[in-house]
Amino acid sequence: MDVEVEFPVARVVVDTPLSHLDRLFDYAVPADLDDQVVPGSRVKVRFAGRLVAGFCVARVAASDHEGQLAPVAKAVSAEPVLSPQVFALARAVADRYAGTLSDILRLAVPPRQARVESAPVAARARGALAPQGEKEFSVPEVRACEPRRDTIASAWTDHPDAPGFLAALADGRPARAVWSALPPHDPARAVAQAVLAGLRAGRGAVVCVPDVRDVAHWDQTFTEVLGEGRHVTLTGQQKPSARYRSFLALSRGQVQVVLGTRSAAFAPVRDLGLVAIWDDGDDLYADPHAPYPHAREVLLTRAHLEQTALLLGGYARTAEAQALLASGWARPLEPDTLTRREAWPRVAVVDPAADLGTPIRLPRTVVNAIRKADGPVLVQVPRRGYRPSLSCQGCRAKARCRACEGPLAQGASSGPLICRLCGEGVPRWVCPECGDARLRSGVIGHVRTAEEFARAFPDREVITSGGDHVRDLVDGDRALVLATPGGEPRVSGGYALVVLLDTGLMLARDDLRVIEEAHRRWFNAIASGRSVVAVGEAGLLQWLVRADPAGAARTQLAERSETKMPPVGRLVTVDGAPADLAVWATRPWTPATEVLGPVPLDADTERLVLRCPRAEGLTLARLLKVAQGERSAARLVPLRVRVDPPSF
DNA sequence: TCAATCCGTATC
DNA sequence: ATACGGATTGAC
Repeated sequence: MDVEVEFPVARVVVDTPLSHLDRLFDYAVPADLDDQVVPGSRVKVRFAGRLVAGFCVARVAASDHEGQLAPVAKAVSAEPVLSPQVFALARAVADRYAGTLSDILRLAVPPRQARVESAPVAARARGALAPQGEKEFSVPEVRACEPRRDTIASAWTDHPDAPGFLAALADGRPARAVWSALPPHDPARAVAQAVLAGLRAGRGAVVCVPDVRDVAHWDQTFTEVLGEGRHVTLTGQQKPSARYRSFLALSRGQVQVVLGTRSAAFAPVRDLGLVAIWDDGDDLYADPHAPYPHAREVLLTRAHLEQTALLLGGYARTAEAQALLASGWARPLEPDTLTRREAWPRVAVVDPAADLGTPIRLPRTVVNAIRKADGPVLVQVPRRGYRPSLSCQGCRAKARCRACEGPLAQGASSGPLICRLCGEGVPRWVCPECGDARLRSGVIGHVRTAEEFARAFPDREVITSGGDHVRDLVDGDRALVLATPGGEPRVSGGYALVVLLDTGLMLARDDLRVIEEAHRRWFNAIASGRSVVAVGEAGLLQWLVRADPAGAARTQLAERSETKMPPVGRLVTVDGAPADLAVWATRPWTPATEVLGPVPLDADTERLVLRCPRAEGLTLARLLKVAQGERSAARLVPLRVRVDPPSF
């Protein structure tokens, strides 16, 4: 007979992609696995006849299940990798996005590395940097952290409400702020100081930045402000062992601060006191895998569930951030008007039509400004490549690939034509409409622009950064950098001049967020400059000229309010076969849900759009989940559902 | 009347 | 996916 165990039932999340099986299942814990199958541990269970992975989320005395319980087949490890907080967060995020818990847990809990789990404590805390068997590093006691007075609050001097916010963090109060960062202060330092304020009260922090370049830079600043070994980094590009090492250091409470990309939003920080996100408009925050959760939404959910403070900051402001202020859920952390206008560089607007130069894309004002610039110059070019868009010289029809109808582009000077969709090379192009073989450029990319600038400024060192070749850092006063948005290299001391080229082109796409995104790219670029010339229409650049990212966000939110678009309304896109969408188009959703479409996407896919008031968003997500569940139960593939897609 | 097979459904 | 239960079918 079995030895009696106190809580003989394990509640298990089973790793299955099937929507209708997204709930807990009870298993009997055999006596010999009693001390291994702890809440949060990984298990293997027999599920529908096969051995599948799962997490034990609780041990209970009895099960509601009528029938016989199957035993837990295997305890993978006794390491409690799924904390109750992260479990609750994953559940809430899955529910918001009409996705499954399993899909979220794949993001939240990195794959196990048995060797890392059993590694000695000292090596573990220092990460892969510590060579085995060499110098031993001690793990600093976070609670005994000494304040570093030299750095306290210095990065926050421009923000009158910052002392109150930092005081709240030090008291462990859940203050929530939307922060308008000002150049030239390093935002990493400001965030690190906020983290330090909470850390001294024993509270941990999650800090998300858009990409690994940012992580690398912020990492240094965090080490300066917090001290050695007080934080770990977590990114999707780390080796599995490095990632798991950081994860375990947090989960075991050896380190309480994590700095990372979107994958850090779920990190198991102990006694979480602050979640922070920088530049939340960056599309890298949207996870590309179903159910496509956005790191900002994950962190907002987390701040709510765990009652933590929130710091949402950037040079620009998203409509989502503005909505948090409008509802009163968060408070602004903003400089006064005078400070703001003095801190941002002055922006001179050049109308390209009224100020023609040679070549045509180089207005005289820009030429003169670059000649006068005393130091490195950054030129932001909206499109990457050489000639990213081509059309027929004879009839102006867009040049398209013969195989797939994709747009043709030229990758380099006198290089071949390449289809941007299928990558197929086109040796000799002839217009199918009029037979003309001559091509004209619709749009000029950053590489071609660099050629033009190199001719115009022979005394400058012309550097390109963008696409696959992003330069992290440049130096030298003669540097003239042609960069695409987001690919701007850092330069010590900042740029003497920032030129925003073809600003109208940034608004040429047809998308919900074009204006917001354009402002984000512009404000991010000019934040590193001492003076700015923007080529474009004055009316569209007014918020830039006024140095008022908040004003731009208010306008955007007002517009979303009128059109009932996110974040004011909730928008869902459903992609799938026409027959499947026809069924969903007539399903009863929430009372106020509008059904739009379906519209064709490509040969055999259509898109259905559902829109409802924000208040009904969770209910709509639940109904979508039920609909997906019916499909998975009928052994049909799920339809692609995106709740509040970042671009629409 | 009973076993072999089919189909639908739950998966602890 | 697979395993199980209930229904259906076919042979004696």
